[in-house]
Amino acid sequence: MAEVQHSIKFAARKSGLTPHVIRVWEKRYDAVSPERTDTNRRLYSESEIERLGLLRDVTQAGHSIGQVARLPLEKLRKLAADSPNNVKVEPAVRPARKTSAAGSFLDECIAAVKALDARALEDTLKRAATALGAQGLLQRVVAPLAQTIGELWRDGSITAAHEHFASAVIRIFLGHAAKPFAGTESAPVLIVATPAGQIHELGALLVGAAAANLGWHVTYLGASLPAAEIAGAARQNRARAVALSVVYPEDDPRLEAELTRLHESLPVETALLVGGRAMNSYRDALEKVGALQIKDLAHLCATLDDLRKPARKGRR
Amino acid sequence: MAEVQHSIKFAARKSGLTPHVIRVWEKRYDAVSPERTDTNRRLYSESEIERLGLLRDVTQAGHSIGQVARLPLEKLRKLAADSPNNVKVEPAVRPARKTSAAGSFLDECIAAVKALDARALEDTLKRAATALGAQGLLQRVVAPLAQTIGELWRDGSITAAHEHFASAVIRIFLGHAAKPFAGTESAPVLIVATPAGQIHELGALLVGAAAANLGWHVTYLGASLPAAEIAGAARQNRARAVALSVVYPEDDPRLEAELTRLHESLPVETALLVGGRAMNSYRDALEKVGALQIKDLAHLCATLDDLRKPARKGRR
DNA sequence: GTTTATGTGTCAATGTTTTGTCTAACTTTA
DNA sequence: TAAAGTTAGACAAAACATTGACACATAAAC
Repeated sequence: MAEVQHSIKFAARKSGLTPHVIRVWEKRYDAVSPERTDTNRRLYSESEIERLGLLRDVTQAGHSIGQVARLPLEKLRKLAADSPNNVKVEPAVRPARKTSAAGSFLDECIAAVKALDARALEDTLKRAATALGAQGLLQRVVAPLAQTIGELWRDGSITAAHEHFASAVIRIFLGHAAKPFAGTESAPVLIVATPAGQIHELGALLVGAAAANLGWHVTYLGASLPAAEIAGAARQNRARAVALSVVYPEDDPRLEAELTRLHESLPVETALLVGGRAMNSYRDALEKVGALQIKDLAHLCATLDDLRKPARKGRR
Repeated sequence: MAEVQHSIKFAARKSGLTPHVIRVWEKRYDAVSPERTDTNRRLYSESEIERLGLLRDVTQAGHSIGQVARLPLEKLRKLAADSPNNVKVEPAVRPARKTSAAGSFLDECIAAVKALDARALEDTLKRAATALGAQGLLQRVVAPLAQTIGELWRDGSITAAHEHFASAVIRIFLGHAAKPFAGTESAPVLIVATPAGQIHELGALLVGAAAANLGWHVTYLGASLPAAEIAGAARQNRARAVALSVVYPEDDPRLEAELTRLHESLPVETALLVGGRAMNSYRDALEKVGALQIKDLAHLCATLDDLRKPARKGRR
């Protein structure tokens, strides 16, 4: 019955312990007694590896290794089953994005998107950036472009591939362009995200880039995050404000609950900004939680400037 | 049974090993016993190549080659089936990647992710890039980082917010880092995406960056795209290859259909590369559509180099 | 309330084994 | 002739083992 035996390295991976700890447990507590090769390497059987994993579980659950190390496998299993150690997995995250717009560089951008030509698109964006400045780029090219792409996609003129492609390029471009401004250490922190269920992140990206331009320290969390996560990040970073983009879907009943939960778990001194195409559909909920409703990019800039100076307290 | 026999080079490509290692495993451990030509060249059968691939998998999973080299094919399959999902409930403490500089970069990155500190994360990545080079950065920092984040997240050590945050920062960084290389107009085109239902795009980003480094013209389409869209983009750009990353979920029944559809609508001269953590779960489907199964970044680089030169040459 | 003891994980130093890679010289293939 | 394959030997980086020590808790004793 020459079963396969395993190295200490493998035993460590499988059990979740370090080789170090496995040796020490063997030496001090006789937790396991692996065979040895001719050259003195340890060889672990399947059951010994299971044993090590169980030992890890029960110690993690609070038992001291010295007390449990010599228990038979059976009792260990029972102990481990007792200690609630279940992991939950599985969030439903969906990627996808779109938006749209129109302009002069706009046409070039749209042509580049249709041709799936990353270089041309980036090149145009870059030229637009130098011609219009960072702020103008966002307001007059990127925002309209995002909107146009969304429209073209909805009416079938372009495919999802084009839309994804454009998102990817714009995403990188904005991240790149906004970086130089992410300078000062003392800058107020803005958390940018999209609430759970909201799958379009281009708007959030725009907000992030605009805020970075204005000297904010932006922590960008991406799309479809539960309220608890957003609040946790805000607290961890002592954020002065949280900005959410709400674009699609327009009629998600869970969103109201999410907003309420977010409002409750957010520190009072943290402002909540919400904007995006679907904002109006949720107006009641937004009113209720005292969110600042952002109509467009210019409005966003004004609001951010307003929040920036006074370390003022919750103006809810 | 005059089976077709293959050169060591082919065996190496298919198994993901180097010819060097294959010879040394034969010499030291009798891992395989290929036939020889009259002129002493090695000739490998399909089953020997499968064996080599399995040996690679299980050693990667932590087994020492000396212990497993002589196991029969059957046991190897079992071991390999065991290992991909080897970690059951996992470690707040990783098996301490030792003193290497890459390891410390990794630790810094992980710390930055936990702190939601975008600047620190970017800064560390930047330093790693100059210290290790583009290739080293990808292989020794970004790839392990992506994997570690996945584990920590599954494990509950970090929240979805951290995971999203890290994705956003890495995404931008890679897009930024890979850009300078996207130079030549005549470069072969690689389409990078994630098939419909696959929501993790970090792997795809890695592939894109690595390919751009190797001089490919990368068109990045992002996550969760239907087969028809991918094929359309490939045709529109006359892509030489399409690369897909498959990470999660591991048991999507629709994926097989998607792959088949993609295979059918893709031009014959366009190669299909598939890699990622969940690849093994879909092995049968991948075999059926003749996809090149990419085991890791190094294997990817070798395969891309291989595809780069011969403009025609159907594989297999 | 200190001090002491005990339990536990980690680290350093040193030596051995394992294993991937490299060099050199020669042969075959294209 | 250049590229790739072969053998054999050498090398260096990991991985492993052992011992002894250290850091840091918590609990017990003073």
